[in-house]
Amino acid sequence: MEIKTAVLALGALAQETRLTIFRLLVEAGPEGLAAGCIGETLKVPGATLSFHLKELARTGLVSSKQEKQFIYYAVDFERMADLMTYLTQNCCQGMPQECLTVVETALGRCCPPQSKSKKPKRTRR
Amino acid sequence: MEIKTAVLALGALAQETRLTIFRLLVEAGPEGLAAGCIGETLKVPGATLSFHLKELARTGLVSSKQEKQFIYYAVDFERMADLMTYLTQNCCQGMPQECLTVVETALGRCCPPQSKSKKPKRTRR
DNA sequence: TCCATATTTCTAGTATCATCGAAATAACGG
DNA sequence: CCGTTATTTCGATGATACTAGAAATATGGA
Repeated sequence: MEIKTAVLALGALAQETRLTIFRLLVEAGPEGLAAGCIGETLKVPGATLSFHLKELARTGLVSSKQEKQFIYYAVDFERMADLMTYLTQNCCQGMPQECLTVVETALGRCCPPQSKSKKPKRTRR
Repeated sequence: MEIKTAVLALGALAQETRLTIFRLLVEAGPEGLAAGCIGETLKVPGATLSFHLKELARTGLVSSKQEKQFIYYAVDFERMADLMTYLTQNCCQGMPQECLTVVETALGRCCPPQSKSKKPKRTRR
């Protein structure tokens, strides 16, 4: 990943409204959410929402897909992983023991402990 | 982690010079680097460097410690893990299978494959 | 004490960003 | 085709951020 790409992506997240949108989309998963749904949930005026969605999409961190009259926005989890990788790359001279093994720590907290059911039911879309 | 904290941290990283500094510090590990050393490596004017270091430190993502006439800056890896956690929390309705298990992906790429030597030698400080 | 070195604060010019009302565009259902 | 709903673009305003020279401060060594 190039540094300009990373800066762009981080900049997209470095804003309260956008970060809120992003987290909502992270929760929503690969299916994403329609713009209107996001605006309704977060109570953000249309124009403002559109501005931020465009900003998120511009970075590639979030993708958009038209479906009927709605536009669904979803996190691009692959890009997200790229970004995380970029941030931790070569940490501590390549010796995880040196740092707190940042990623491992985050991994342990990624998803709350749960009985792993194999095929979850969908709720949306 | 509170959203304001995350926005602050992400904002600190969302700038080319600062991100470069940050990555340098990530590589350097918990020992960190002296301000002057960073400036020399990156060829950033003192005033500019100071501005950005202060910005990084303000977020808590980077800590500073005076040692003799030098000031050492180092990544706070715990805070960094907190940030990563915040970004991935509750991904895909808590079912990692749904997304690409972002963090796991990143983990696989964190440090390059290597023969794990137990006690690496230090070079700096 | 005094100089050299490390780092920060001051300052000011320029650039970029966030917000949101109003108007424009697009796509559906009838 | 027309009204409705979803979403975007335009435009203006206020706020915040980046840069770097010059001056100030702090620390250590002679």
